[in-house]
Amino acid sequence: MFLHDTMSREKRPLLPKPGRDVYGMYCCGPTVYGPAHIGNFRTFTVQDVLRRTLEVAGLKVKHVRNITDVDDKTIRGAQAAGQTLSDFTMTWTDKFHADCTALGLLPPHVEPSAVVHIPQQVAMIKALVDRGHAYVAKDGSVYFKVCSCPDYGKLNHIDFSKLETQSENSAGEANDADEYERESASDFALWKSRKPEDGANFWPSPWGEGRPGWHIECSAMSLAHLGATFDLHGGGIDLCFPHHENEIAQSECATGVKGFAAHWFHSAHLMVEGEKMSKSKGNLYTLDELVAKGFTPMEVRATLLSGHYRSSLNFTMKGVDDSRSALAKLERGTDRLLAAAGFTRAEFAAPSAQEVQTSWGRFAKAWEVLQDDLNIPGCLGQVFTVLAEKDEPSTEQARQDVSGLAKILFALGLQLFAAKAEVAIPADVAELGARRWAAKQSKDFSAADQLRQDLAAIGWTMLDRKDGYELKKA
RNA sequence: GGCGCGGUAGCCAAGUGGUAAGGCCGGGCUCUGCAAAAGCCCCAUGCGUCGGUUCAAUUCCGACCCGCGCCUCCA
Repeated sequence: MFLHDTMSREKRPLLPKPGRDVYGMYCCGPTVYGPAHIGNFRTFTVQDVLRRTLEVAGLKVKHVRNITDVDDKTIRGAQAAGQTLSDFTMTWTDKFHADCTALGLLPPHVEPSAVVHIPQQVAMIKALVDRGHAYVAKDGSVYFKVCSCPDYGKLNHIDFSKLETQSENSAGEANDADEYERESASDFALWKSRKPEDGANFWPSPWGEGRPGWHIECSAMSLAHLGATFDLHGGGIDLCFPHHENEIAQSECATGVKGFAAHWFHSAHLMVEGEKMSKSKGNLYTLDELVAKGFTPMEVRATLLSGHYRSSLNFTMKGVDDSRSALAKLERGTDRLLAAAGFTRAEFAAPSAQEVQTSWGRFAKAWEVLQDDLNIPGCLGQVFTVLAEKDEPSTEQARQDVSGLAKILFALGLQLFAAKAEVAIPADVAELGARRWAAKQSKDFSAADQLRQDLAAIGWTMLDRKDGYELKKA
């Protein structure tokens, strides 16, 4: 498996660190102050495919994705809802998990909570202060001293030694009033001293009561669960700076060990109907909103995977429609292949089949493409190409193909043949359908046509089969 | 200003120094009382523009035009 690495800007192989048999990946998780939107889920879905692909490739993976449950937004949200911070974040954590399940995301092996890891964060900040990489401001806040870290900026290829202050950039008017005690504009908060507006949300520390800064949370949790160095760190591209840059600086300076994450994996953002997602535009779709529009979570997943992870993806309702059609085609092609192999859908879905079978059949190319920088669109193109091949495969060939296809669909997390929600058929519709079928059987076609029109008038269509019919909502 | 990404058919989207995967839509055919469904076939002499390198460029190099992202605790 090869994957583009943000720091080296090269495609590099993914292998566990020498001497280890587990591939450790840390992904920045959600801030649980409301429902996650599809942009968040693009990132998590792409990470899920990476993890699945590595597992199908035979690697043992340890996937860590945190829950950010203490920061400005969660505290404000809890206060607005009149709830304790933990009750509030629990509600949204549960909702996040429900959405993840619906989208077919495998649960991470470890899902650490930032609040639970505050002692580890305090310990890390203390190490930074002791080593001269951080300083305590008058109010008890602690800041990371960027100039003490000579290679700060290496992830983003920015040379900070030449910059006088960060605030000289065009966006640099963001000097928060509560950060005026920083020695340099580039320095960032590790510990924020207790403020009245924090309410009951403060913790003890050697510098007084307060709460951790956002960046230190991920450094402490990755250290706790993956060690001072690990294999891969992922997140949305917006986190590349400053969040990930800060994580590197904090972790490497606190532990004294260079090489925090061996590989950096960033996914591009989502646009919605051609526009950047934003609250003011009202296009921050949640999964629930898309389901309410009649789309299934699997259709949403397929849409989120319809572009390469390093390109921004324009999410449109037409796109989800297209994905629905494509998934249906994928199901039909899979059905044909199963028939050629003499398998049932149930056998295809069984996980044991994936473990036992090792062949890729005609899908070897699709698998190869997927392993080249997680090229999901290219992989799916290959899958469709094979499914469209004209020559009927032999039973043996088809069985090998099924094995390969099952593994690829598992890697992509595309679950086919999900039970369709049964649409209740109203009694009057059922009666019209029965009458039309009877009329057709007795070859009274004019009556049958009239009844078809009657059904259409109330929003239903009737699909004739050989031995019966099907009523569908238009 | 700094760092970075991208412009491929009506829409979406892979890809390659040797002549353009795939999906959607559309058109045709088969099947069909009708209508669908399904299957098959067709659908970019062309890959933002202009130069350059090359036997050969959409693919490499340069310039330009256009769109986008980060530089603000946004995945």
